[in-house]
Amino acid sequence: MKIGELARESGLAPSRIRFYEREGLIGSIDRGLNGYRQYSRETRQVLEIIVMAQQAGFSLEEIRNLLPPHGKADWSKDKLVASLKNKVIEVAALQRRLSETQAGLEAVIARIEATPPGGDCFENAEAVLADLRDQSKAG
Amino acid sequence: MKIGELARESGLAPSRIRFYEREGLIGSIDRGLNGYRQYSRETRQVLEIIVMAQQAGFSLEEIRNLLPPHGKADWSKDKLVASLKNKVIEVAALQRRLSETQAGLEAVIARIEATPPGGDCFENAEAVLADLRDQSKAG
DNA sequence: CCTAACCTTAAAGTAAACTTTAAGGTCAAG
DNA sequence: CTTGACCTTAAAGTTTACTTTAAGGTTAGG
Repeated sequence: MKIGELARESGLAPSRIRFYEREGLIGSIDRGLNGYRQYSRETRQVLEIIVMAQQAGFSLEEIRNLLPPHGKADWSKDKLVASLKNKVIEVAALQRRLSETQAGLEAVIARIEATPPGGDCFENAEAVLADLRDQSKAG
Repeated sequence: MKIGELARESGLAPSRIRFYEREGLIGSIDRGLNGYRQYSRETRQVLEIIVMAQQAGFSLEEIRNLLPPHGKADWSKDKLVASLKNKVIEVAALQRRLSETQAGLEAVIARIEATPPGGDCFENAEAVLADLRDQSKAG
């Protein structure tokens, strides 16, 4: 499989695949007599894992450390799982913060909708937000 | 509150806060007679939302479009509530995105942990990735 | 008054992750 | 045997998201 075909199948530009090779994310693979890269099916899966990891917030450097040493079938399973679990913990922490933000916003909306007309609603909102911040520190 | 204090409280560098102002993510705020920026408590909230959204994978451009228009002078109560409600919707979008990320990560972890020591990691990875692709298309 | 720690600006620099360009070699079809 | 779609490389360019630098003004403490 030449680079163009791999590019079409994976949805990545050939330049990007060559870039990943230069960066050591995928190994330097076999070349034909003409010097063309010849890819195996495995490479496509590696590319998909790279993209997935990127979408999960991993940098290329992190991904490089997480992928198996090139040519070896044995992938450091423990290392990979540990990294992924770490990421899950980070994402969960983010989720909690977002839930707090959302609860806060909904409380603010309720308070503002309950205020009588005529007041300075912006200062009101500021005060409500300040209260919420203090509350969340206390809670 | 001067920029240094806001920087310490938010954990962002002053240069980064000025950068966000230049980029229109936070409004140009009041200045003292000396020309120093004077921030209100609300700005810190906005900065936290920016950072959270970034961590969820939004670009600054996307974040700029999801934040309410700044310039508090013409914020009526209705507009304020509408903005806040809009923000709740966007936070929910962040939540969904995080949930997808987390589900993806957990699926991958489960699959990897279920692989027998000598098994072919790539065949398993392919199935997991196929599942994830279908999920993201459906979602 | 002096010093250090703030603040201001515009402009230049940086790092990550690619893409584009330039200059060329290879290959299948007509 | 030429045309066009591939492939190769090195190097330069791009975008995003900042930080650093340069050159200066302000403010609090000894």
